[in-house]
Amino acid sequence: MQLNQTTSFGDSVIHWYHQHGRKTLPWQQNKTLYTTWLSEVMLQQTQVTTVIPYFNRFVDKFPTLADLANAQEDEVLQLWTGLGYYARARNLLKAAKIMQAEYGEFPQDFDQVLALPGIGRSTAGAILSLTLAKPFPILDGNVKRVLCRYFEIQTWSGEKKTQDLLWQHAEKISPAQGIEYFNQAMMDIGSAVCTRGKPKCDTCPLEQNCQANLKGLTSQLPVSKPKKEKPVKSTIMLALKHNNSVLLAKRPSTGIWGGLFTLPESERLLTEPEIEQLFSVQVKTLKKLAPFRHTFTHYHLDITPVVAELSQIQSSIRDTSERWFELQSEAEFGMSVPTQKILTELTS
DNA sequence: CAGGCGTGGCC
DNA sequence: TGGCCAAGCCT
Repeated sequence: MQLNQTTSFGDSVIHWYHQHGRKTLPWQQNKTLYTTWLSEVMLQQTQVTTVIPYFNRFVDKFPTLADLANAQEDEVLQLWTGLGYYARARNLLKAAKIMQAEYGEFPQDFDQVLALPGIGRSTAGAILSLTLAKPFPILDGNVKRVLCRYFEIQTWSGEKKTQDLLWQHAEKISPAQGIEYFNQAMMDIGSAVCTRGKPKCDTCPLEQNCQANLKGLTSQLPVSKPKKEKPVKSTIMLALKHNNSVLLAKRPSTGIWGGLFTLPESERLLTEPEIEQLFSVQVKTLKKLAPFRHTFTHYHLDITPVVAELSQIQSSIRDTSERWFELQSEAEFGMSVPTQKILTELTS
């Protein structure tokens, strides 16, 4: 696309948006502050195609802020199961309750939005700019990639000084008019044109003045994150099975899988007597299933599932965090993906 | 403030 | 196919 040199950054980008930008995503229909907020939180570190079904199910169950504010945490985590970064779901509910109690509606003031749990500067800017056309910049992964190339930024965007520099650029390029198109366009360009590998510079509205493009540096920018060795951890996941039910326990709200239900874990294989004593049960059979690896952002977890068929259970549960879950029934709470995977294996 | 926090798509 | 990384935020 050829644009003459005098066309401003903002005008080029907004013009591109009207020709090529995304306009039919689920959260772009009947926009409210609530639905934009929900989509923005779901989209944090998560791809659009992954989010779409989760967003639709969520809005279906909780159509308004008031509906969400009155929900139970387990209901919210159920709808979040598989999406990851579960603090987002817990914060979403927290924020909804705060908004209902403090404001009675979704606030429109930037600092009030920013103060809500789970909403940082970029998400606050996205909510208010995309929904109400308020002139706040955004800085998500797509915009960062575009800016790092356009301004030839040679340092990793995870460093604070680089982050600060990127925000300065984001503020500077923000147009006075049409911010709602501009911000959406910057994300669309980052996602569809200024891609990580093989960017389509010949169709980019910023081609003429992009430093990386002019200098042939697109393959080297943005500077990639310094790689670190992922440690390998291992765990045993124990499926105590009795009458087609398994024992699950709700995890504390801090740490991995916070607030989700998972199978009990142990560091090493337990013997039958150990299991019987620990859980006040009688073990009929003990069987090890095929181990598998679950990989997180920051480590690998090698999981060995062990199934203990029980003939008897003395006390049903040890504390309020535990519950028996009937296989093949629909959970009304959140569950970790490895737990789901093992339960599926028990069923088949 | 660098590291913790999930999962699946992509090549 | 294993590593990279995605519409970041919190502590």
